[in-house]
Amino acid sequence: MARAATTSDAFNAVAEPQRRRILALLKGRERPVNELARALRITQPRTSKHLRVLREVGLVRVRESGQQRLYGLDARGLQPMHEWVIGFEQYWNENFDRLNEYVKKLQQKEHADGKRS
Amino acid sequence: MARAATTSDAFNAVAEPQRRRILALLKGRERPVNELARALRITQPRTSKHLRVLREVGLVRVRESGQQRLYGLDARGLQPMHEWVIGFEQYWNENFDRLNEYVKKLQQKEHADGKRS
DNA sequence: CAAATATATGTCCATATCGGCATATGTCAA
DNA sequence: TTGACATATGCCGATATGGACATATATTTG
Repeated sequence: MARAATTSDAFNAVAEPQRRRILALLKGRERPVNELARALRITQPRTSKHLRVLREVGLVRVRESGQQRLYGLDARGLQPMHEWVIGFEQYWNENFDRLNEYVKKLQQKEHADGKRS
Repeated sequence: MARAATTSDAFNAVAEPQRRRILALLKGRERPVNELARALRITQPRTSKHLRVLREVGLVRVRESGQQRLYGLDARGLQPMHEWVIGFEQYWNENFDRLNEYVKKLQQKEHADGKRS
């Protein structure tokens, strides 16, 4: 084994800048492959391959429409990432010691009930 | 060019499962390399290399302590990821049309002021 | 059916990993 | 200084990846 397959989870799929750009372009509306390729200024084959990865991890879904295939965003697959990151939120507020104090004060306030400020 | 260097940004650094495990272990307290290696059940060299990547993208910092080096979490580097993901939050609630309606209702409520439930 | 258009795939290349192992470097203790 | 312990690196092998190019597949049109 060399490295986890990129195709295995959202974390890897999204580690690729181009794929992030694709997802961004799909916010709100569906788009055909060529349109994405043009927007990203990369070749169509490359675009198709990135889309394939995104499809395999379930971040996008395809819909046939005549001779084109419309790709749409399926952001549900990003929830795990969201939850994972959220798990670190308290730590990037650098001094969460101060945060704890703040919480304690709030609790005391609730009990004692003081004036406004 | 083959692929973006893993060492370039948090997205890539965090795409590696082992590195995510390391970050999780560093929540709250610092730890020396060997302790991490044991906890993860991977070799010390491997652990050092993952730590190096994490260090290079700024997700951990080191502190010398006698003959050991204590690694600590520096979650600030995860904020960009958090913001990126948040940008998709409205889309994974599948029909955010309904969400919009909900928001509108809340606003109306604020004006009209209704009963509890 | 043939031509045009839209996509998906296969192949080749260069490179970046991940992992293991041996070893260099650095620190502390006797 | 020597030895024990902690950690960082270098090198090798196997593999996955991104990109380019050619081409297969599918759909619409004439």
